[in-house]
Amino acid sequence: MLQYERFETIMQMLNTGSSVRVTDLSRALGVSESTIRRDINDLAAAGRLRKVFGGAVPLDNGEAPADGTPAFAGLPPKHMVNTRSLDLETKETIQADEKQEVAAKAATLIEEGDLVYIDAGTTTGSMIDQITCTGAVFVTNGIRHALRLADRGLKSYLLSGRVKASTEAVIGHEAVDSLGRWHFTKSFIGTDGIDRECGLTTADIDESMVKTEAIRRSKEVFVLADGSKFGLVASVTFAPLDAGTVITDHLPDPGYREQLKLVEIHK
Amino acid sequence: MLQYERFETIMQMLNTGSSVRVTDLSRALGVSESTIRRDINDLAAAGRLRKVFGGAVPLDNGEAPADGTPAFAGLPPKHMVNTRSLDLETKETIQADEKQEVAAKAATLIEEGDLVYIDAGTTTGSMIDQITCTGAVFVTNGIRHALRLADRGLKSYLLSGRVKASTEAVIGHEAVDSLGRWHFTKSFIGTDGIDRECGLTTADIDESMVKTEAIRRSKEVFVLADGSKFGLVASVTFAPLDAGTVITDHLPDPGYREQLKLVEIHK
DNA sequence: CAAACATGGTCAAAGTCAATCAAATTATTT
DNA sequence: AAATAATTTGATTGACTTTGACCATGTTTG
Repeated sequence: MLQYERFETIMQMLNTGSSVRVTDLSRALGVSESTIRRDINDLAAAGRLRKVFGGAVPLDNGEAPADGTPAFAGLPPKHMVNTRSLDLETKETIQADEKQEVAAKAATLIEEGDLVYIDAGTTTGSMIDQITCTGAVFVTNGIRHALRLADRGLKSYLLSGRVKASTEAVIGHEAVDSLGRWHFTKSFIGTDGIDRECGLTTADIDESMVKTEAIRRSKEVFVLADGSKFGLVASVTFAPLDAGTVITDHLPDPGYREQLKLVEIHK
Repeated sequence: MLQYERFETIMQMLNTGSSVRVTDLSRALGVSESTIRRDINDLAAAGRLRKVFGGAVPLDNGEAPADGTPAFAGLPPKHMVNTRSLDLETKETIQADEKQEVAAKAATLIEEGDLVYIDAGTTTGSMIDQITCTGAVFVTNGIRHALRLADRGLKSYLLSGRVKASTEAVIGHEAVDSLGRWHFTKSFIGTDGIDRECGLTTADIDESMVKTEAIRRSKEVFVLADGSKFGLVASVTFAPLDAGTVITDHLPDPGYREQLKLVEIHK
């Protein structure tokens, strides 16, 4: 195992847990305690962690090191993230600004007393931080979404069902069933593609079932789609074009204007 | 457990409660009273808390509101510990090693073909990383648990219901309802307290309902409890002592041996 | 006052540390 | 391709730190 890999692993363990011990690391990485000690010393010298007797702990946030001390080349970058969730993290940066705008607009539509369904997905996820209305109830199939909603002190419910790791969503027929008791006033749905012929499409059949049912059970439906989604078609159609009001930052083809209920954001 | 972690935990407890006792800390952290005394002395020397006879209080601007907090006025059993208010990260560091051992043992009990329920909680959470059996199906009410299970490529299902932010669990009667379809071969339940009189207890009534129902729907039940849980009583009893097999690292009082189905871990 | 409890000091045992050195690995030169 | 240099690693060492048990002393409570 390369030194760099150990550095990565140690930092990752510190990010997720709150401390690491020399003994545990030695066992976990299959190297001697001497080596772990050296690693911890290096990382501490580079200002990436705090050495304590028996192991190491993450830096207190105020303890951030001066950036001008890159004493050790070959350390993983500071903004290193959990590699496991990299897929989703990467996805979140794609068209981030546009998604943000669309999400911000959508968030303003939530009113006191609403029962809101928020679909799993990155665009709908951005909504959560921008919700100001505290008097609504939220239902979602996005696992991260549920955590963030609850964290913000909003009343939130999660659907049951199979967990899909890559999108961190709850999906499948069980999720559809557990939608059965709800009647939403508003639902906010993400989409992988909007196309004149194929309607609203997504990549996963199990996710599409949940979207379709949520739309069916909702009085008002909003589809969140940044401009890049127009003209794209994914494997499964979950609703026709006119199933809801589309919120977008940019309409590449004016021809859609006649077929869509539309909220366009003008900067 | 690292000294540093104890420091953090003690300060955390002081921030959320108004005082801590040497006896309780010793019990909660699983170290001797000598050690706690030393810790308190160190923290006091560092000017981070105020030492008082029997424990410590925060050194906030307004003088500490002495003993006799109303929460403990109503004659709860002597050893009652209030871990409810601790955030999840702190909770995770308490007795971390012991939990790990208990969790490791529990993980070995899962076999091919099992339908396993994993209760939300930190001890049960440690199980997940140690599960080797890939041929089982997992159901949980722990939101992080579900993500980690799925991340590890294990087939996992999440219950529906209200999301409780502080424990990152799905709870309430809806969660109980969504247990309705399942019949588990094995379930792994965490507990806040094990007491001869009060049985298995937990701090939250809505969490207790879920635990009770999961136990009812399970052929085999395993209760995960590190040694520090014995003799503790939390607000709500969710099952009698003999509801399942208790897995523990250490039995402080041999008297329990006659009342429990027991798996004891010997190092 | 007496019983119960809390405290700090001492000690032995266990755990952790940095320094050192030889073996193994990797990089560079010949 | 072989030889050499540089680096990394694991084992060992003695010094140091932390820990839990014990106990004489001090404090609280009824």
